[in-house]
Amino acid sequence: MATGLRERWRREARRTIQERALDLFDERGFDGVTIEEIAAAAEVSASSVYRFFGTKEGLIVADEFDTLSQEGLEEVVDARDPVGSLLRAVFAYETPDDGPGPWRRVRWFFKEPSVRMAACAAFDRASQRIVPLLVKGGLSATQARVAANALAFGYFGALEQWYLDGGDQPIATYVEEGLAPLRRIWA
Amino acid sequence: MATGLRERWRREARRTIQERALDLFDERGFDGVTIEEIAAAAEVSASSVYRFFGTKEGLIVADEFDTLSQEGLEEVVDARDPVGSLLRAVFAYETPDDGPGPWRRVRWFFKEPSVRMAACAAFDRASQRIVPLLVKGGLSATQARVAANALAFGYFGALEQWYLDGGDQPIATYVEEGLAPLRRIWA
DNA sequence: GCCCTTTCAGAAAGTGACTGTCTCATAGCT
DNA sequence: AGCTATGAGACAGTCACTTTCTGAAAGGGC
Repeated sequence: MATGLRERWRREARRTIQERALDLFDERGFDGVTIEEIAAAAEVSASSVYRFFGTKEGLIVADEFDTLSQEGLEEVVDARDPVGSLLRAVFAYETPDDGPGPWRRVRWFFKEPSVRMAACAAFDRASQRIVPLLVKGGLSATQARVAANALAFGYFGALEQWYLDGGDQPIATYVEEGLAPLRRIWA
Repeated sequence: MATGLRERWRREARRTIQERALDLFDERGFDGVTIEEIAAAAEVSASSVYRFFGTKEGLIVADEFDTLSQEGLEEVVDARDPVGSLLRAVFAYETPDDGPGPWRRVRWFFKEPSVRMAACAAFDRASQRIVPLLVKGGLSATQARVAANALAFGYFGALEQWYLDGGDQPIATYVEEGLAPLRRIWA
C-alpha cells in the first residue's frame, strides 16, 4: 500500500531503538543505561525515544495490546468463551517462531520492579478494554470487571510461572493449565 | 510496652503527613502538589516523606498489605476457601466505621493513572505473598499463581466498580457479587 | 544524674526521567 | 518546482527520588 517513506523510516527506527535498548540492558542492566545512551546507540534523539515509547519501561513492555484497535479486539475475543479466546490468541501471537521469542523482553517483566509495574499497568489497560465485551455478553458490570481482571492477570501469572521455569516451554502450556479452572466458569 | 517517645512521634508524623497530603491533593490535584509542599505543610523535611512513604503514590496507596506479616497473613487466609477469607477480611478491615472511610484515598486509585499503577503493584505484591499458601493448599505452582492473581485483581475490579458507582455502598457487597463465580472453583 | 552508643531527622547536592517549546528539514502533494 | 504539513532534533526546565553527611536526641548502663 505504498506505506510512504516516512512511515517506513518510523517502523525501522522503532525497531532499532528497541533492539539497541535491549542490547544495552542485557549488557549493563536496566538502571545502568540512560535514555540518552539508548538514543545515541540508536542514532536518534532522546525525544524520539519518548515519542515512540513514552517511558523507559515502555521500551520493554511496548504494549502490543494498546495498538490493537477495539474492533480487532472484538473479533478476537469471544464473550462466550473468553478463556478460549485468550488461548487462541496466545497460540497465534506468542509463538511466531521468527523473532527472537518473547524471552528477551519478558524476562525483564520479572527482573526489574519498575518494568513489572509497567507490565501490570498494561495488563490492567487490556483488562479494561475487555470489560465492555463481557458486559455485552451478559455479565453484570461487577462480574465483568472481576472476570476481565482474572483473565488478564491470570495470564500474567501463567507468564510468570513460565519465566520462573526457565522460559523454555511453550507459554500456551502454562496458560492452558493455569486458566483451566477459570474456563469452567465462563465457557 | 511503653512504645517509646520516638515511636509515638513517628506514628503521629506519618498520620499528619498523609492527611496534609490528601488535603493538598483534594485542593490542587495530585500533579499540582510537590513533595516539598507536602513536607512543608506537615512541618517535616522532604526526606522524611520519602522515608515514610517511599514514593509520592505511596502517600495514597500506603500499602497496608506490605506491613502485614507473613504469619498474620497465614492466619487470615484459608487456602481451602481463599475467596471466603478475602470476604471476611474485607468485612473486618474495610469497614472500620471510625476513620474517614476508604473513599478519600481509594478515589485516587482510579482518578490518577500513576496512583492506579502503584495500586496495581501493591495488589501484585499481595498476590505474590498468597501464592505459597495456595501451593501448600494443594494447587500446582501455575494454578496457584493464576488463582492468587484472580483473587487479588478480582478484588481490585470489584473495588473499581464500587468507585464507579459512587462509593456509597459497602465494598463487601461488590466483592461478594463479583467474586461469587470464583468461589465456586476454589471452595 | 552522667556518658556512650545508636538511631534517625534534616540539609544539601546531585541524577536522570520526563515535558514542554521552538526551529528546521523534508516527505508528500499540487 | 514550489508549498505545506508533519515530525525529528535541540534545549531548557521541572521534579521525583537518591545519596551522603551532620547534628540532635532517645534509650540504656553505671
